[in-house]
Amino acid sequence: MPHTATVTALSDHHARNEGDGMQRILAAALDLFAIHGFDQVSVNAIADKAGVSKANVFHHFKSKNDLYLATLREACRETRESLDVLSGTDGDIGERLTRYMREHLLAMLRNEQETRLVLREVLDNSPGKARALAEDVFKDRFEILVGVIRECQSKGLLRDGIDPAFVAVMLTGANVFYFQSREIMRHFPGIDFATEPERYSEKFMDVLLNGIGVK
Amino acid sequence: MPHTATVTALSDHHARNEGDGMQRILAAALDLFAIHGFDQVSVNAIADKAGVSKANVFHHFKSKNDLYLATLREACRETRESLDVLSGTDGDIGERLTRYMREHLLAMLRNEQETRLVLREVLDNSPGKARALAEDVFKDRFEILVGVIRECQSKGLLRDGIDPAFVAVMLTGANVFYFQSREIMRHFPGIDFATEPERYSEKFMDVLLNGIGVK
DNA sequence: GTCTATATCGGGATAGAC
DNA sequence: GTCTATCCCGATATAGAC
Repeated sequence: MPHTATVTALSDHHARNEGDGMQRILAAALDLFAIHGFDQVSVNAIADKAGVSKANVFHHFKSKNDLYLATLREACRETRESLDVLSGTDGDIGERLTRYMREHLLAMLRNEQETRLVLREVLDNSPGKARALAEDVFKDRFEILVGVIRECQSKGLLRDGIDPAFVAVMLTGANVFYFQSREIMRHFPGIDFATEPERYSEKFMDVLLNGIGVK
Repeated sequence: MPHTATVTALSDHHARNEGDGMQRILAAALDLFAIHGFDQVSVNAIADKAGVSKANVFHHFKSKNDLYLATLREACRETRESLDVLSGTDGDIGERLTRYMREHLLAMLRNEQETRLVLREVLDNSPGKARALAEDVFKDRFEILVGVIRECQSKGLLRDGIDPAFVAVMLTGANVFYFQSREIMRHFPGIDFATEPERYSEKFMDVLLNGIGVK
């Protein structure tokens, strides 16, 4: 629904859809690969969705694998850009951490397909394709996060004996798991945040900062 | 390495490997499906690993999909059994929660293939195969966990305003994420728990109970 | 129950016209 | 750059002997 929806005849020179063929192919491939995974998507399906012939796909990309890599690279680039915004924030207390968590989660949800693609590559332990690419994005985010936490710690905002790397993993995991399981959680009883990421973030930060034990 | 390793000629009647053909096929299918996913595994590969012919596989199971479902059912059954042990525990304080978390994580790691198979089915949002099966296992675990947390709360061990369902999600997510990402984390700097789940559990429970903020 | 063919279909990829 | 037609191969599944 997203990409192909905004066709809107632009009185462009050689007409048809938005962008040239290659762009449309990349967009179609992103959607399909992200949702169904590499080997459940046929080049035929991509060509159909992009509105071109199968042979044309092979004209732009020398193989299906090549197309996949291009798609992944693009997804990584966009994901990285959404990262830059976060490192610039500056505020008091764990408020900075709170904002980081909320924005990270919202960014994942906003770029759903890209996130799905990258996560698939990172978490499926297949040695294949280009884990290295996706892993870099993951690592980048992790290291930024560790930096933020370290800074909070150096300001004396964190309890002694807290391991910044562990907290970073915990935060990343909380958001990744929300992203992966929000659909299932909608079927579960007593959950009021499956469709409201901000509420999830809020509850998480409360527990993270204060713990669940009695004071 | 696990299943087929313990061959050990048992002087059985019609010789060959352990169990009848069907059991061997199921075991082989579990390993392959869990590691590579449904559509990257050919029936040929399963037959080879099980030491039977391809046609024989189709004799026992009417289709590849049927075999997959049988494999999944088996994995769900075993996973559920490892659950029973946990609901019986009884101790003071959040110690029960601590034990639950540690045992749950260790159980996942012990039954790696089964866990991988079930998780794949639950978290890949594909409508396909038999999500319902795997989702049930997930839901069971979730509800037991909520029960444990509620009990802790009723004993006054939890701070007011804590949402048990949220905490249950948080705990589940922490263990699932560890399971998924422990391999990647080994490549990351400053992480000392990637190969030591108990340490992970320990750190997690510390943060969960006490928070990271200064007292 | 187990095997050796074999049928059939869909996938990726190429050739060559326009 | 884009198409139609085709090649080739591996995958699921079946037939029928033992």
